[in-house]
Amino acid sequence: MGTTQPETVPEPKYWHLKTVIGEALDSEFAVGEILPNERELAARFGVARATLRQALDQLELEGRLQRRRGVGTTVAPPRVGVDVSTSPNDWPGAGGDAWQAADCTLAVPPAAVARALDTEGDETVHIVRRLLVTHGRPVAAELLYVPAPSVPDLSAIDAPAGATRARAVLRELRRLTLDGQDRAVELGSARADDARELDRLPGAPVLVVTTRYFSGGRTAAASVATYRADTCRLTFGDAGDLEIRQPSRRRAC
Amino acid sequence: MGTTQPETVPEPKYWHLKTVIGEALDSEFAVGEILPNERELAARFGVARATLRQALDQLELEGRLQRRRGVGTTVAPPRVGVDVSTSPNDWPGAGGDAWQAADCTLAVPPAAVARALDTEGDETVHIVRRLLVTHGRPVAAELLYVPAPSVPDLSAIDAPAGATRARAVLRELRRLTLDGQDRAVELGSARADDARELDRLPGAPVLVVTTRYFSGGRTAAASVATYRADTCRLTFGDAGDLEIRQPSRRRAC
DNA sequence: GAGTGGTCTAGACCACCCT
DNA sequence: GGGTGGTCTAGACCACTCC
Repeated sequence: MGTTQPETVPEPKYWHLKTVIGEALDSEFAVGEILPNERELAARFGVARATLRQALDQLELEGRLQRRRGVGTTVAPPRVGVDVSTSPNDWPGAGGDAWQAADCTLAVPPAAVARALDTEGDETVHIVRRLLVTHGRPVAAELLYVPAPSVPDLSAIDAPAGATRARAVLRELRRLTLDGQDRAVELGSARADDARELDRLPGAPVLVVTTRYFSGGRTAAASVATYRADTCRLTFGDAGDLEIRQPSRRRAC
Repeated sequence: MGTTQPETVPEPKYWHLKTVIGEALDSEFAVGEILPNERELAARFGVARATLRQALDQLELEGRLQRRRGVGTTVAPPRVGVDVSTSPNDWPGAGGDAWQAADCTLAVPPAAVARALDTEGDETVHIVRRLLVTHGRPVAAELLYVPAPSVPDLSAIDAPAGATRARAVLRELRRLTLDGQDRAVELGSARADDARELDRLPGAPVLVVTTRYFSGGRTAAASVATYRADTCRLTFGDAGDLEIRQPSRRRAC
């Protein structure tokens, strides 16, 4: 007798599981609904818990699940679009951006940042920490590196550190004319401090957006912003409603 | 006696391992160099192979390692910058873009794409498949969806399918005036077909760039491009040399 | 055939959240 | 205290590459 499937390469179990569960999410679950726990799901599908977790890991990476230790696994809402397109002549903190300045310190930046800033390796810069919160959830943490020469009149300013000083640095920065900017997006994993602020575990996947700000032929500032890759989608130019994903799902009740 | 560390939360082993190996990569290995195999590394660090793999998984996610089944684990070169910033009035395939048109079919698009195109659910569209190769390596695969009304004069064209027809669709598309475009970037995992073209395993992390092209008040086309997240970095506006990463490493000999 | 990374198992213990 | 997800182990077998 002939074989119906000539040369089958067996599909990994976790991959098949991911497909099955993914389809179930679309048809049988509403956003926010809680799934059976991992031990039960594993038993139900007849696999080891580690294998089931491999499937859930993927679904979480795709932003379709949300897992919280001690609580459970829930169906994630669609990713929220975060507009990262700036008019090429906007400094950070200009106009109505939703970032919250959190802190400001003076320190030597990592070597890679120093290189981007064209500063010497041991030169201290202002480091402004900001947080982006939308819909009540933290979605991004940013470090903005500002060499002292970019904000020459800062010395007389009020606060020595903290949010007040952070806002002062941003305000001083806006006095420069911005000639242009540069941007790159890549995948990374959350460092411990970012993870804490983003309410995730260290190592969680993040989208890292690095930006250089040019003024007067120099790199006047640079920023490294880490966005939660599970819950958000970076949009450029008003693509906030763009949503290419699985079939539309039922809303939470 | 007092405890020197008041309330220590033990750092996971794999996290510590990742740090240790990451530092070793910077100081003791050159790009392209092959690491000891996983069983030996696990033994050397006194952990189970699964734990070691968790650390390597992270380093691979960050683009610092490259693993190939049957071959071994090598130190990855720095991510290659791929410029995805388009002049707002450029159609895909215009001017000197490096994409290779591979194929063209006529099919009903996924529901989410149909929604983005404002077409009815059962309407067939041209689907152009393209591949982006830089430095001899495939870095991205794209599906471009073009509703038939966007390329009205296509019917008389030569080839019924294949690369020739793909180029014909792109050529016809360029006859429209492009009013603007939209863009979003998010994290995804490679589908089986994309994975094959990108020389990765299914489920590998990818950066998904979705673009809508507007013309004459309509969405004239939409594309979904998947970029290898391990090997590339999306750049906007000439940030090709921007590289915020770990300390610079030695080059391959 | 030997060696590599990829998948899978069946357990164990831990950190965290809720009640 | 009971339940959840997160970490870890010590194995096993498989798919792939290269010699």
